[in-house]
Amino acid sequence: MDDDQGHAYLQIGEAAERAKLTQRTLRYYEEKGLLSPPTRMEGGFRLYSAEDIERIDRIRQLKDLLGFSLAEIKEMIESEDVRLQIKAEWRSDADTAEKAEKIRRAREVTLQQIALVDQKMEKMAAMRDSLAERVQKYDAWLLERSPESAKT
Amino acid sequence: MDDDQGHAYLQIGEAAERAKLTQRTLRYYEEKGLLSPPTRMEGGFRLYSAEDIERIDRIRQLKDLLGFSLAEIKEMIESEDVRLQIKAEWRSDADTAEKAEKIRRAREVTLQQIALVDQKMEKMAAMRDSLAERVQKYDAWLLERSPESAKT
DNA sequence: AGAACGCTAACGTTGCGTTAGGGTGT
DNA sequence: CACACCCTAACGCAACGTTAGCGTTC
Repeated sequence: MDDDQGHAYLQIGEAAERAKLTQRTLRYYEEKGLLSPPTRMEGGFRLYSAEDIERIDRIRQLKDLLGFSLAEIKEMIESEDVRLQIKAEWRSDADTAEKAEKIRRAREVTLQQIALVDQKMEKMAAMRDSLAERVQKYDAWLLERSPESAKT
Repeated sequence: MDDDQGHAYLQIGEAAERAKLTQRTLRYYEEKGLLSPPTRMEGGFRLYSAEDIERIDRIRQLKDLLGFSLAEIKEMIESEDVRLQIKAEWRSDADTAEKAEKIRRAREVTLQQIALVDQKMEKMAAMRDSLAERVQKYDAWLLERSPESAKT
């Protein structure tokens, strides 16, 4: 029991496994500027923080579920980063107006993402229905022409 | 009023427009064997039938909504084609058992697609929720620190 | 010290986008 | 014959997959 329990940083292997992506993909995202260069060990091994993992997961969601390109995702994540910037950057409350404007833009982006999610879900529901219909037709065929239907 | 009303065949331009794909994509799918070579005019122009259009649309659904690769889609469509083959091919009812087996496989494939649709919809619902939460946070920030919130 | 893991090129693949150069339809 | 539409290469690009050759961690 002499190990740092719950090691807060992950090497690329575990990080990739958790995010269901490959190591290559993580390095590629870093190369393209979607991921800020993670901290490294002395030997050069990448170490991903919990925030990094979250960010990676959001990227995957935007890509897999909504189908955005990496370029689009990069823009979205940048406007999203405003929150983090503001949290970190208490450098006086001087330009509150600017910050508010950025927040409003981030809000807009998020609302559009919600709208897209809704559209996609409608399409998927429709697809589900037609697939279910298709199964009905198969079942009908099997019942009508083949009496060994005690399967699956 | 001397034109063949409701021209049953579409040239590639209209076909692409209806399917929300490009002409290049349709030719590519044909090249990759996802679409059987459509009939042509004397000059070589492709003519797509209503069935072709349906098939194209199914390919797009499987790709855009479920994220399958073209290779996977090709397999699925092939097992799906059994229905059409059987409809066309009344060449005696000899091998009903074989046909039944193929139908059962097509049924299985369809059931798995339904399962995938359900999984994806769950994930999208979860994403929708977290996006909505995010909007709440933006709103809270704006209300607290900036009183010009009579927007959008 | 060796198995497991990571690193950087660098080339290969998928799924199209985009001209280029020329034929077809009305 | 003009104009929109189609054809086939052929090259380009995004988003990774896949070795290859070599260092790091435990």
